[in-house]
Order: sequence, then structure tokens, then C-alpha cells
Amino acid sequence: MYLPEERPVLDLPYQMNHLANNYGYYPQDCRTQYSRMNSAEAELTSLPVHVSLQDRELWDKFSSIGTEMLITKSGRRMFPSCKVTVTGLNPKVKYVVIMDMVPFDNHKYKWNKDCWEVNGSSDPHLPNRFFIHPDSPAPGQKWMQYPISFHKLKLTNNTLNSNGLVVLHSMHKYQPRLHIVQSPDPCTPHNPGAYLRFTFPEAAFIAVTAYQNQEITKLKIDNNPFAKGFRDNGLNRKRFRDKGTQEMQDTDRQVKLDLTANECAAGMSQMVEDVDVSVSSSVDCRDTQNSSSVSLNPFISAFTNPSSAGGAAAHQTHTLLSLSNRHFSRFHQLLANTTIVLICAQSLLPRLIDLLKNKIKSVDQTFPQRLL
DNA sequence: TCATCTAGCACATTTGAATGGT
DNA sequence: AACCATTCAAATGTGCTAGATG
Repeated sequence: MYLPEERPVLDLPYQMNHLANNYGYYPQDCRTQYSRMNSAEAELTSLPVHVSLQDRELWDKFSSIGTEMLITKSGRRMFPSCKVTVTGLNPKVKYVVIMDMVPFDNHKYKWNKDCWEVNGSSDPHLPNRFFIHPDSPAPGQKWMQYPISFHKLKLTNNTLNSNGLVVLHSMHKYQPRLHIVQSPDPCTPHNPGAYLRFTFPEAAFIAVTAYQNQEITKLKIDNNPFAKGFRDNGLNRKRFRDKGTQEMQDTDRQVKLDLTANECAAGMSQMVEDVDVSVSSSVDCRDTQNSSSVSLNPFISAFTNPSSAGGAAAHQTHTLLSLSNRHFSRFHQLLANTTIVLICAQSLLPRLIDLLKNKIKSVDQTFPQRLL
């Protein structure tokens, strides 16, 4: 289970949400919406709803440089995307979860050599376009079960679009805003559902049609899997890679992966004979029983307990394998048991470890610490 | 001339249908 | 027949880049 990240909010220049234990806070203009709430809306507003933004570390990296988000005519996804955890909802009541973007300030910006600077007043604000989470409406239990991901939200500068894209002005600064709307009671349809909303200033960004800051570009390339082709200054791309193909084939022959503890014990001595170095990593099933972050994660659960592996987990295992095979041709199987033993050429070792760390860290934060 | 925007490109992942084995 | 694993192609998401636009 994901634990909400606590953060200090006392120094923020915004009005605090008056709800106890609430992560979010409201800009002043939200008062009007609150004032019209009636008794039918009391349930949601009286709940200790707590929202936290996921991937804070990554967001902070971007934020420290000055986050930019590309906007295109056809719509562009955000990276990092907004992913939030919610607690404190009524498990049985249905909610609609919505996200939109609100202006961060009243300025228009321009990129000047190596920094953003104010370039006059902002253009007239566009009417809000909301992105309704595709799982809406759903009971509170579902929203609280897993982080709510808005990775399908797309940004555009095309004001004529009618495809549910969020329309923004280029060179303007925005921040994501989350709405949690209680589904109207079918018995009293005249009563609009209560709602809460939360803004995320740490996820503020400047909308651009082309990246301005090269550091942002690099950060995107390094962290977005779709941009892998641009890593190593584009050396991963085919025209640069072909030269090294023969060399890779030679070293790939040395990569082997042993699966089970038994096979490990039996096969180790023989395998070690043809390789440069061996690395052993143990993922103990019994440990996962005591670690909530692992045992409650379906992916890791499937990894460590094959008998309970469902279709989705198997598919993810396959995805991991496919990626591994792209770089290391001799992966026969992976994680059929709880112990991983990797034996590979020394020259490939750093990449192999990085690969596993990155892939497994995304579902199990503790893995890097347990990788020996 | 300059800043900004657009379209097409190559490369990558994701998704779902088709296939074959049990 | 049902289920599962695997394969493969199409769809989609990336940043790059040259040229267009105002």
C-alpha cells in the first residue's frame, strides 16, 4: 500500500484547506463554491480526505530546473504525469475524479538564454477544460486502493479541439488541480454532489511548443521510457548503434541467468567457468510477508509466489523479460523462484544492474537496497 | 531578424489480436 | 472448450529537426 507523503504546508502562500489532515489547499476563489454547499454535501466535506502527489522525487527534480510541458495541436501527454493517492473517502460512496490546469500566476514568460523571465501579462484565460478520470464514477474504496493516474491526460494549444484535451496557452505557467466530486444521489438528483479540490504547486510547469531548457530535455529523456532512443546523446538510435552490433553479439554470448536456488547451487560452478564475474541477488519470499510495501503489491506478489500469479502479473513479467532480452540475449526465464542469480560479462554488469533496479524499483522501492 | 510554432521523422513502448500448446 | 503463453503488427508516445509563420 502506498503511504501518503506528509509535507509541510504552513508556509504556503495560499489559503489552507480547512479540512483536517488535508494535503491540499484552496486558492481564495474557491470560497464561493464552498459557500453554496448544503446539508447533502456535508458528507464529503466532513471526511478527513488526504491527497498526496506521487513521484515527488522526480517532480522535485523537474521543479528545481523549471518544469516545461510540451503542448501540441493533437495533444501531448504530461511527463511526469500526475499520479495521486487519496485516503479518507467513504469506501462505499461513488466519486468522480477530475483534473484540470489552472494559471499559476498572471504572467507570460519567455526563455532568455538560460532562464525563464516574465514577459508581460498573461493572455486571457481560456475556459477550463476538465479531464475526467476514465474510471469515474467509482466507489471510494476503488480510488483509495491504488494511486490514481492521470497519464492519459493530454495538453494542447488548439482551442478548437473537442477531444477532451486540456487547452493551455504557450509560455504560460500552470499548476494541476484535482477535483473529487461526490456522485449525486439518484434519489435527490437536484442536489449536486459535494466536491473537494486540491492544487499541486510543486507540479507547476510552463507550457511550451518546443522545449527551451536543455536540462529539462535531458531529464525527460533520462526518465521517460518512450524517449529511450535519445539517451546517450542519441547513440542508442539505430544509425549509431549498427556499428556496435557485432561487438554486442560477442559479449551477449556470455550473459546467463540462473533461476532457482536449487539450480543456482547445482549450476553455479559450471557457469562461472565461462564468465567474467557473477552477481547474486536474493529476494526472500518470507521477507515479503513482513513488508507491506511488497506483499500488497500484486506485481511483486506474483513475482515471489508463482502459484498466485494472475494474468496481469504474468504479462508484466513478460514485459520485463522482453526489455531484458533486448539488451541481454540469454535471459531464459526470470524469477520462477525467489532467488535471482545473475551471471554476466563484466562489461555488461553496470547496465544489467541499472536495468533491474529501474524496472523493479518502479514497483518495489526497497529492491535497490536488497540487490547485492 | 528573431521567437515561436508545425509537421514529419526515427525510435521506443503499449496494446490487442492471432496462434499454438496444454 | 477453456485457459494460458507467446508472437507479431498496429497504434501510440517520445524528442529531434528543418522549415514555416508572424
